[in-house]
Amino acid sequence: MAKSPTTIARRGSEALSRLRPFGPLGKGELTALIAIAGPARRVAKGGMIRWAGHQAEPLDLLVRGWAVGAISWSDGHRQLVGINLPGDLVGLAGLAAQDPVDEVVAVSDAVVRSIPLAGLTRLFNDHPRLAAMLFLLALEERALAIERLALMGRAAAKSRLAALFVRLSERVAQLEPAQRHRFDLPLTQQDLADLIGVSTVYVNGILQKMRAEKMIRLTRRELHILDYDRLRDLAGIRQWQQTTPAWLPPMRPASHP
Amino acid sequence: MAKSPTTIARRGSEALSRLRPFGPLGKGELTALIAIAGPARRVAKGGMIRWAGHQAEPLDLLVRGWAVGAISWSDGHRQLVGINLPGDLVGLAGLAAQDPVDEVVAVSDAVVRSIPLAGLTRLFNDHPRLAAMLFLLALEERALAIERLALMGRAAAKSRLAALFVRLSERVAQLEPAQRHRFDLPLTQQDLADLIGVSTVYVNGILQKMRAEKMIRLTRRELHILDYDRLRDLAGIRQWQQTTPAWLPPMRPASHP
DNA sequence: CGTAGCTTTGAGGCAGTTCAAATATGGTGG
DNA sequence: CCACCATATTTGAACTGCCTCAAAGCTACG
Repeated sequence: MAKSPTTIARRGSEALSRLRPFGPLGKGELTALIAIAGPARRVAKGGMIRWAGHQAEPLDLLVRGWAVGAISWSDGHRQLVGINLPGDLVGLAGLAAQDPVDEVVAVSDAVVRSIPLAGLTRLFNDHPRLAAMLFLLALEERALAIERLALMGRAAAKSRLAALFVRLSERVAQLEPAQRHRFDLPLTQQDLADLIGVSTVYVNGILQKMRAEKMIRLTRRELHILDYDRLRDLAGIRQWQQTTPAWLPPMRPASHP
Repeated sequence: MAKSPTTIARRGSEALSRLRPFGPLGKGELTALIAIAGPARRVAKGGMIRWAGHQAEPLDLLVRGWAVGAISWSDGHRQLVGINLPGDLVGLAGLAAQDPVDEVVAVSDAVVRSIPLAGLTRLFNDHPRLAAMLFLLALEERALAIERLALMGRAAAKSRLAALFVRLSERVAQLEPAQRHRFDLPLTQQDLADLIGVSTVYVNGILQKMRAEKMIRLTRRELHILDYDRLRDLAGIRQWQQTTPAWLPPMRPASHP
């Protein structure tokens, strides 16, 4: 399968899906971003992208496929702490803490490109605007984690599942606006259960009810959101509003060849 | 009460308690950090530092006192999503998302200094090393939130409370190493309950058991950790290992007067 | 020294669990 | 294209951690 030019262009845009919403990127910045990432690496479905103890490469950019961040418990349980789609940086936790808190597993066939730390140094030195965007990205991830935390503590399992679907739908729409209400969901009920912190058996019951209430349709790994507003009300969350901050440093002309 | 020179020096160091562990700060950087913060503002115990909708000043540095980040539910419940001690930046969530996810309430008399956004722009432009440290700070907060999330989903309430005490103890030790196992805890049982996502009644029961098992002593807002190792085992977490990353940009000489 | 906010205790109830087993589904080799 | 196997989904039933409601001691502060 030869890659058409449009495919390549789209794939490039996928890799920037998390940064772009914060503001436009200059030509020098785009060049710098492309230069920073290492060669592509394939990871098969079910394969590990990052281990809990070991860290081969310090940071990875997910280029294609879906992955989940997991924290494994000693009693065999695990909690999934996040879902990664193309454009997400994987392994961020390892930058700030000695042993990375979570491991990352591909839930579909995936492609990642590693990002060497020297690249980060250069980026902070030469591209303050990109640096600020990375900072914002980290803050956004923190805010999303905090939202999940609050849901976990205070909301019923059904609401948590609804919130998961809503946020996922928004994230998918960043990549493919047309797929806002209908998209492939490469997650098993076990995965969903581990994401919202309940048992598989219980998740199944919730899904049955949601189907019976005509909120969603979920068959063969395809999620169809039938009543988006009702789902969001059930979740008790608002649309995620990303800012385009006014304080970002201005673009710089390309400094290094 | 006149402030002695040592008091002032110590207070300055408190304000940097979150940044310093990532690496040494140059003179120019210290100057820039001091210059960036606005005048001090007092907030009485119980007072709001940040509101959920409204945002007077975009960012605050907590200089003295404790605060908690809260997400209020429509049914009157609330989930506390974090504890802030001197040196913490308050209102980070508002930078990345339109309406800040959480509100922040002082749980003791507190002092904050606001940080104007223009200061952030200058910081990212002129001090890449500080910028990288801010990025790391955001990542560390994200990792801690993720850890709480995992505990919330998979650990029993007793473990969650133990984990809370352990992480608090580590944070307090950053400010006052001597107080690692014994410190003032200006939180009510209601606060503790909202932090770990259970009812007040249940938290009370857990505390009773912990006292009976001689793990802790908690009277009149003073926490005394009697058996640190057992508490950490119960929590099922390891000591928090902060990195001193190798990739930080080098210090720069002071650029602006 | 009164009063508002905290802490403690008891009893009944429900959301979500575990265990177990039947039924789909999808991928693989022949 | 089919048979087979592993993996995912679905269903039932007994059990428990944590909740709500309610009321009685505390503590601190004006």
